[in-house]
Amino acid sequence: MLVSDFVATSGRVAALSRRVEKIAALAAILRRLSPAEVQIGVDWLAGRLRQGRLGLGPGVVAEARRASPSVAQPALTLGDADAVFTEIARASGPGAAGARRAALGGLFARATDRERDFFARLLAGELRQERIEPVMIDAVARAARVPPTSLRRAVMLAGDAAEVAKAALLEGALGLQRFSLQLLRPVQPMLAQSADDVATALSELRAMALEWKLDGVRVQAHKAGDEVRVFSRGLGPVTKAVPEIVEIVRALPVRSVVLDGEALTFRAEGPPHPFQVTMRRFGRAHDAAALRAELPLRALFFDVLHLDGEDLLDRPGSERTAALRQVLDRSLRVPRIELPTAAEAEAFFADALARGHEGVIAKSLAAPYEAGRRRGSWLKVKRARTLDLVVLAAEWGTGRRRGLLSNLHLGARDPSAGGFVLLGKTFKGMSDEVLAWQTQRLLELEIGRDAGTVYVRPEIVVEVAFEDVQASPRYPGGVVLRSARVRRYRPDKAVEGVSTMVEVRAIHAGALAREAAEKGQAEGGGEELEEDG
DNA sequence: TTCCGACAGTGGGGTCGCAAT
DNA sequence: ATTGCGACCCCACTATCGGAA
Repeated sequence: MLVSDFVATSGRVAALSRRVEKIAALAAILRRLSPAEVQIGVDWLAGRLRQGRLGLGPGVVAEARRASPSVAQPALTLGDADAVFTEIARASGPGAAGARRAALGGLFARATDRERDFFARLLAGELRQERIEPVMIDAVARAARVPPTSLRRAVMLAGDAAEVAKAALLEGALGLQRFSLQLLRPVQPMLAQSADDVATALSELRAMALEWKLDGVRVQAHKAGDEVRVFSRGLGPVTKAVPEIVEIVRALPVRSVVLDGEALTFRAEGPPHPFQVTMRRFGRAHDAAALRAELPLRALFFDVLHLDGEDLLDRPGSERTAALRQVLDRSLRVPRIELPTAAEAEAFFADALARGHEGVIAKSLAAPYEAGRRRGSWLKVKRARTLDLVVLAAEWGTGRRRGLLSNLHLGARDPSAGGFVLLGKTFKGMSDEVLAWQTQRLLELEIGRDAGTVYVRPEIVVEVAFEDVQASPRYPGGVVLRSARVRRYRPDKAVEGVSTMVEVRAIHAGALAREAAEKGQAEGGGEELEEDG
């Protein structure tokens, strides 16, 4: 198939708004692909390249556009372009950037304008915007004449829609049977929705358990015989970065197992390191041995998806936990209580925070492992802190926020210096209405601007929610807010009432956490609330 | 007809590795 | 050596649309 035909048809699909029409149109394209083109086409339709990310940013693409004129007569096939992408993906070492530029330039020299636009968006990942994946699944099911439900399940287990689509299109329903959970191949992890507080979580789930929410990196560990592989939340391979986890899982007295958990590092005194410290262990190819001694990584697991030949995905949460207890020692499991009373739940939450963790996750005892979905059967509850901060500047938004001042620069008062200290930025929490209002209001207060940023007189106060204060090498005060978002504007509040750096540093020092711990100690006499109901 | 779940869009913070400077 | 960029980790919130109720 010619790229130009493909682009034209997929463009028509994107323009359709009705789901059923999209499905029919996509199915029509899929039927026209030759067996060799199926995987290429399915990936492109989903906005991906089967070669993965190519490391070509918008600058390189723009350069390729300028380097040569486009052609008028389309001649490129899917296979031609795919071969170039493979060549680009293979380039490495010194001079690789030049080779990639040359290869892309060669491709663009043979492409029409529309094809260039398509490639540019494909390389930038922009084609993913079209919410194509769920539609694609239905389209593939239709083109391959297999039931959509069995296709959806296969995609969930394979974690790779293109491969499943290829199997369905070329082999039909029989091809789909391969995609039961496969050892050493990652499954989309189950995700949690947010809940405001523990009481809400309790009322939304009937029979439930609570677990600590740890601030680390999600890991899915597979063991098949002596072979162990570990994957991240995005299904990336992280086996090399986590040797101590590999050793522990390999030594488990089971033939095969798939575990879901969180990996993090701890300080000598007990509490966990901040997330950014744990992240040092997750460089892609670095030598973990050197870091291992000074920054040992621990995994705490909370779920088991497969055990000795049996898939447990569809079993209720309580059964999976029972299986987990069979396999893992307590020190390898995330602390958990089942069927807590309201008071027990609150105490468990407070204890988790006092120990330096993010909060808790409430889990239905009945729910299966819903891979890849963010559903109500897992609810995370975290502590939200707030400060009143002043707006120092704002950046122009992009996309649907073009023409609006979107990203706010937030400052705290610094009484000692007599000014304001930049504490972070946020674009979260504003409705379209607020966005329009703040654009107008901030422009009234403008005192200068540079590329993309409008600086304003520090007069507007905004209540900001955030997760924590973390150390920052970049920010002037040495600290930055993590996950800041606007709660509401405070027109009633004058700048003199803005939170001070003294408060901010107190939070950063963990003073509040220590207070809470001491309080908890005094009230509950709480020793080792380590788990098990 | 209204309600609700899923998801895209909009970027925030960080770390590493790699290539260019 | 330093700098800049891209790939990935973590993150929250709003708007919107199709399907469920």
